Amino acid sequence: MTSFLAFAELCQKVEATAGSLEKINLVAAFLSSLDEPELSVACSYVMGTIFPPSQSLAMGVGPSILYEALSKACGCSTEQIGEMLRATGDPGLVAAGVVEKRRPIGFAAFQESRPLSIADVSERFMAVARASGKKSQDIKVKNLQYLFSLASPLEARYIARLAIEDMRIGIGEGGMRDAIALAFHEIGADAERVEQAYNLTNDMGLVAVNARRGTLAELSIMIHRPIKMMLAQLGESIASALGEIGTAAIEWKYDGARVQIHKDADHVWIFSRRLENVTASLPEIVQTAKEIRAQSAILDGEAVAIGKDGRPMAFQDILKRFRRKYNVEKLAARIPLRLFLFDLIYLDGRSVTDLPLRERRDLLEKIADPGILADQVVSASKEAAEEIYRQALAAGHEGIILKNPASVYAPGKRGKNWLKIKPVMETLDLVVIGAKWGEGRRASLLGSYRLGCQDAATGNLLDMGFVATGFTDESLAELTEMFRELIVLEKGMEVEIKPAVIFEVAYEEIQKSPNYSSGYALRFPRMVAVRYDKSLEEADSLERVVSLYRGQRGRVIP
DNA sequence: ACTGATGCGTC
DNA sequence: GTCGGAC
DNA sequence: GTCCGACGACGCATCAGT
Repeated sequence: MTSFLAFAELCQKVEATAGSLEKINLVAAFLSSLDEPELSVACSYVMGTIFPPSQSLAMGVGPSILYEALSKACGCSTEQIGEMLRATGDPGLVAAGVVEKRRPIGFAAFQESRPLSIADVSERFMAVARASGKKSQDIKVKNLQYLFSLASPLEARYIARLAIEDMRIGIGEGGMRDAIALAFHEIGADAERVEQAYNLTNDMGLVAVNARRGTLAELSIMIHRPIKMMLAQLGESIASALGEIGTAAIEWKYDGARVQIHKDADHVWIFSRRLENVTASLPEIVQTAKEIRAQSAILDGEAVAIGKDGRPMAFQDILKRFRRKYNVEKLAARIPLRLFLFDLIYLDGRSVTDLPLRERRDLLEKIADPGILADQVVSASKEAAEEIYRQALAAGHEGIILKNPASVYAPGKRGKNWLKIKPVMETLDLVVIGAKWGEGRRASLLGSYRLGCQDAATGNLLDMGFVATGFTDESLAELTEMFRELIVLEKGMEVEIKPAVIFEVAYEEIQKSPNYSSGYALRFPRMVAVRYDKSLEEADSLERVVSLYRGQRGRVIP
């Protein structure tokens, strides 16, 4: 029985260690000391996940419920917590600080009991996740409160971070893979095998237990158990991608949502990018999948909303379909999804991931009608690729993907066997009108900036969202100092800023927004330059935003 | 019965 | 999704 | 090249509060 304190001490050491190898050594040594149930839990926890996707459980705890639990456990106000958060930029340190000053209330009687074990914490988290229905938030809060009232400051630090599934100690899937391989290498585990097992199960705890038992090889592809999807890397240009791949399989990059379809006779399951079961939301895809001419199969593709005009609908419309539980058929009629299959993972009892793409494609074409296949052209010609690219964009999609026809299906891998090409979008010059204090690495820095455009009619600035990427650490520090002088108002973690500075912001697409006063927002905004040379009046106007919105992606909106 | 906040998934 | 930083 | 963290908009479900 391992104490939770031991786990917390490990996390502290790992967090304080800079080098990744050293981090992995620490984790590996810890894993070796655990019994089986603890091992399973600890592997997930170190990475900051509480439940593997297959369990279909979620904590349902975010900052709000966490801080409520902390304040109740320790008898401090939410204002105090807000102050600490602004100062530290770290929910974990807030929890530690609050617990340090804890006034024993409520569960004081438990103070006498034994120290928390990993299993204790895991049990409480289970209770938190299971709570649903009326008063469920109270139940979540009470369970967390119980943990905080028994925890030392160090334990509280990691209980808090775990509760919101955000560990930030520098170990992710890659680090844990290496740690498991190192811990159990004598039983035959190596990074390659561990990674493979993880990509097939998506459950690091399960992988670790099997690594220790020496049964990693038993974790294999099975119908009804989703596997990680192969991902595309961003290519520089069509020419460079062709230079990399040579003769490439060229496909449109659809603006939709990824789906992994499992079919077993008449049974169909559909899994999303994060391997959530989304079958119930996508009846027409289920229907389509039933027509696949195979006894059993796992297929990979994209679900795209196609409007009456044959053009893709806004991505926002696709979001209305995913995760929907009610009025599914009604929305399906209004926002019909089409399936474009581009890969085959499993066929009639056998994994085909080891076959080259061109053979998988051949098999796919045998079992699926052309109407549900993504078009594919195999070519080494730059002109041909450029033509397909133009067509994809003109059709309203994102760009193209160039794939190596000789490559295997590598679950979970983002590599140069699949290269995506997207256009460089235009930029907008927008006024910084607010900001938010950051967390973690961005603690005590302004880490996110609210942007506004000019409304020529009224002379007002209308906001259109935030930008938080494209900054170097250095530029962020400078900007924070500069904006500090311009702060007009502070409210929680948000700050209002006197309009004076212009950011040039790149984006993928302009979206209609129900959340911002301009009525528009940017998809994937990133800061590309601070335009010290521009004055407020030279910032872009709403009129320009609207006209860009109407003309984008070959779309003409009347 | 309705609204707003919150969490969590898609990109 | 994007991006920067560390290794 | 790879991994990790610090962040973006949006829409649905759920729950608390009215």
